[in-house]
Amino acid sequence: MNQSKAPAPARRSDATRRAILDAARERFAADGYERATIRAIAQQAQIDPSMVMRYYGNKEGLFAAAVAIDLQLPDPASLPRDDAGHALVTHFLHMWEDNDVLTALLRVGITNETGAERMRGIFSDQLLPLVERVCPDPEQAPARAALVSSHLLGLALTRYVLRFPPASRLHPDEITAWLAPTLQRYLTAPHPGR
Amino acid sequence: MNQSKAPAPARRSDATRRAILDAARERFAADGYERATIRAIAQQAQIDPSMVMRYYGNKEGLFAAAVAIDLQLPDPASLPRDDAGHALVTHFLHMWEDNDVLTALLRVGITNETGAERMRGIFSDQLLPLVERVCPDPEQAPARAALVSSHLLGLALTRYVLRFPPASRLHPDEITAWLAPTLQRYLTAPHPGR
DNA sequence: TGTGTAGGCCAACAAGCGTTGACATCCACC
DNA sequence: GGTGGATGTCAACGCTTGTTGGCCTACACA
Repeated sequence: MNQSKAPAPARRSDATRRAILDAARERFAADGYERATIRAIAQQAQIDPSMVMRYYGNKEGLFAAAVAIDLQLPDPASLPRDDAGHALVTHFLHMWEDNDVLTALLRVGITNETGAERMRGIFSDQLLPLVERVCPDPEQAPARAALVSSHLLGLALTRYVLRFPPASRLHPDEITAWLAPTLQRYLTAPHPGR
Repeated sequence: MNQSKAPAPARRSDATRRAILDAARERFAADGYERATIRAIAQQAQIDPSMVMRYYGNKEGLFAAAVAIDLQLPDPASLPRDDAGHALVTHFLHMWEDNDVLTALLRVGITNETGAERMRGIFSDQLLPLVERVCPDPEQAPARAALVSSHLLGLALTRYVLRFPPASRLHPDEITAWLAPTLQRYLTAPHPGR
């Protein structure tokens, strides 16, 4: 964001800051907000707990800094309307397999109101606009987006958090084959009525 | 379970025990495992924290006693195969609106490994058998049940825990109209292939 | 009526938590 | 070469947590 405007201060402590954020993401993802302790994060980053406080103020500040999520959703304009469901599923699967920030936010969003608020923000700032562009009647967009997010978050929940064995074992291709038509229907099919 | 066999000891403390369990369910549902403190539960039940320990040993024992879930799924035999999707959605919606034990378990299942194990047990002991009866090829039952549970738990997550406004606002009838065909497809439609 | 036991409360413990402030150490700049 | 701010360490704080043991009370049974 400030890479072109500000010439990057390049502090000497950047490595430490990054180590803290990396450790924080990992602990938050594995343990959730409450059980992820500052002490454990500091130990994993091989620094003193007080450094965390110096650089991020408090635990909430650390969480805010560690969990910044950009879903990198595709541009709705370049998205073929009939292919939106398929594109969404594969995109989410890739994002989720790659990094554990999403799992961290999911875990924290459930125990911590700040985390829940963050997830609501991501929903309305990133997913909703895309759905508004794709779906037929913009007025129905919120409901349709809610259905889509329900299914995708539920998949992440059973697969990466609760680890239902059948959900964890499913091959990404098979998930895509099942979910793509569903999401496509939620996005573009006519309202089924009452 | 022991109402007909054992003649019910009828201890004088039964009222207290029940007050503790009621309070525990409520606190676990609202706060999750870590933030639901024994002290808060005891205060809500208007007894001393030490009573909780006496009757349930420790916090894990209390949780185990408080969160016993019977989904009360319909008998697969009496379930018209073409109506299974619709029946499942309405059943889950009713269960979830009625009592907060399900929300409690969902919250706890995410932060606590004991809770997650409990949810896996419910999945395989209660949902899976039903799906095995309904779906065409029993070998596909685990995957199909995983898809169903993903969607239903995702709905509960966005509606009751994260409280995405559009998900919370959706009328049960509308949810049913959207989800019933999806679940029906997951249960009985031919495998979409890779 | 006396007594044993279950029910209940109170105070305290050890441990872990987030957080703080004082003190060393290092590097950049005048 | 000396100085000042950034970087890092250490010890401790106040608080909350789960958990424990001692003590009082009241009821059931003899």
